[in-house]
Amino acid sequence: MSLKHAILTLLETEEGSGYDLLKRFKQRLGFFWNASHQQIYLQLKKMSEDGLIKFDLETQQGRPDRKVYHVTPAGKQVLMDWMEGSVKVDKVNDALLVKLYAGHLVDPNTLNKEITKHKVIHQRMLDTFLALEKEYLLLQDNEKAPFTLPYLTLRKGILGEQAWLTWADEVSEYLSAQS
Amino acid sequence: MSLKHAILTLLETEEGSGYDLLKRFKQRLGFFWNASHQQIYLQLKKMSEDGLIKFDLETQQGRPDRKVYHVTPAGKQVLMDWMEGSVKVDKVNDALLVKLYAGHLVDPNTLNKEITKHKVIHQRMLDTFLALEKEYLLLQDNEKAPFTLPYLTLRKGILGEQAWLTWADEVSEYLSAQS
DNA sequence: CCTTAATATGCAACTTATTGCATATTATGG
DNA sequence: CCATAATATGCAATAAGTTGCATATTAAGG
Repeated sequence: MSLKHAILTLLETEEGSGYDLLKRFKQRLGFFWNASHQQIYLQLKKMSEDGLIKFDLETQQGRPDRKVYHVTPAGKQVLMDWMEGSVKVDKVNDALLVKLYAGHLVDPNTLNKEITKHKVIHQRMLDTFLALEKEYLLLQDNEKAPFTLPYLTLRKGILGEQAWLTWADEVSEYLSAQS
Repeated sequence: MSLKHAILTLLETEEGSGYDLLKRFKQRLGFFWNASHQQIYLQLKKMSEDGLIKFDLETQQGRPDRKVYHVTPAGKQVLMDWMEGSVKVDKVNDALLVKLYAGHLVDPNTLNKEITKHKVIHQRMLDTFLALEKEYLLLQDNEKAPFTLPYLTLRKGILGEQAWLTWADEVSEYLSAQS
């Protein structure tokens, strides 16, 4: 289970509320770790009960109070143990490939439309990643250092999406020839 | 949920027992859809209760009886509906990237060892895929047709793993320069 | 003026997946 | 002779993720 660890890495860098984390997931980690707000709030509650994190209440008028969480020494230890250990290779479950595998059941056009729909989404993600890469590359060399590791995760996104799109073109080409 | 649909595609092509399916998942679909035997047996039970599949008992001596499942018309309909509809883009949850993102917490060597461990596994998968591709490419053109769709799923594996390994080399290069 | 998005947190029900246990035989390798 | 893998199925407990609902205010856009 790594949602716990993803949250710990985010809070270790900077304390924050559930809502803050949700935004950070969307803007940053979201490229390689996704979590809904329900998941995040529940996880924060559990981790708080387990003593991995603590919160201070920030009262606000007109809006719900913010619970600002920070990592406890016990939490830091859990994070470090995880960092020093090794994670499993993620198991692959790709519904689109199951569909393609069974593609003989429908006409090539139906399949091609589905692939095209996914292509649009992957292309959009690639564009986002490339824009972020551009920002990073424009930095002065001495400014780059703190962002290198996030940049390397971005590279994963870029290379992964490019490979995806290359593959999808192969598939589309085949399917177009069929119909 | 697509375990259901993965099972339907497998049974639609050829009837079989839970154990047969387990093997087919390992040998074929396993490259893009993974399921444990517990998951499979439970799912078969549910689908059977829902009338999507039916089984005939094959009694055997010395070994447990085999329940040989086949798809019912209702099951075929569910499969077809799924084929005609569209699946969501799979959400990404990559623990290794979370770790890399938080890599500043440990020394580059620790990180590099972890990456190397994963590299070995991905290289092995790529080798498997390339061997299978070779088999396909050696077929006569007129023999290829029935295997084209599975071949395209294989291509996904190949392009994906190659991109993964290219990325990992970038990461290793950076980490080596650090230590 | 009205709708939508953003802010901020949470519970409950349900579905899915994981881990551990349980059983029983045959074939193969060391 | 002994351990391991393969054959064949399953339950129970726990963990994790999804979907739907609920509340309450402010700011911005049309």
